[in-house]
Amino acid sequence: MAQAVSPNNTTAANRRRSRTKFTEDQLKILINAFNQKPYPSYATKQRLALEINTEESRIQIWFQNRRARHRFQKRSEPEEHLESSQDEDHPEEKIQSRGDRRCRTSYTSSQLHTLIEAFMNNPYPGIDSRQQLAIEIGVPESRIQIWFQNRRSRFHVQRKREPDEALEQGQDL
DNA sequence: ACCCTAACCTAATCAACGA
DNA sequence: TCGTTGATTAGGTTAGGGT
Repeated sequence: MAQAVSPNNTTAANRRRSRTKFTEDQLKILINAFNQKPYPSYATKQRLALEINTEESRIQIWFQNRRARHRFQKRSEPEEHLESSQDEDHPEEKIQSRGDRRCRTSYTSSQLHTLIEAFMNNPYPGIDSRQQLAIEIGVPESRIQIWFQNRRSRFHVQRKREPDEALEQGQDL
């Protein structure tokens, strides 16, 4: 209900990214990697992206969807042992992978200004708008998407706390 | 029409960084 | 140390492409 920007328009600004079609070879590599480690580190995702020649953000989405599918299947099949299945890795690896996330992006005040301005104009930018912003401020498009997600979530939270004055809070820091 | 799944969403949470 | 906020997750929805 909330995510629909404008019901009946196919504006370029709101269009979503075109659907990726993985080849069988790419899928084989992805599935193999998933079976080994369903929560790959950032370094692994980067390596996979390079290996199958796609963007790292696509890898990340693929793993997210794949995990969701697996959880859903497990609900249908509550049988099986869910204790010691594929968790034979050593604790050191776990620690390493836990800390290995993408390093935090720090935005300059001018980049933030551009983002906030765009957000006030349209909090649900499509792929074209996001890519344009990415070029404009020199940040990967995937980071732009994450920024908008976080911004929207926190905006919603804020409205719950202060339903009255939350609307005029959109200034920069 | 129906199915599969990439793309996208919110909400909660983890965690890096600066004051 | 603590608040802000980028990154990741679970879990759900939307929509594209194949049957």
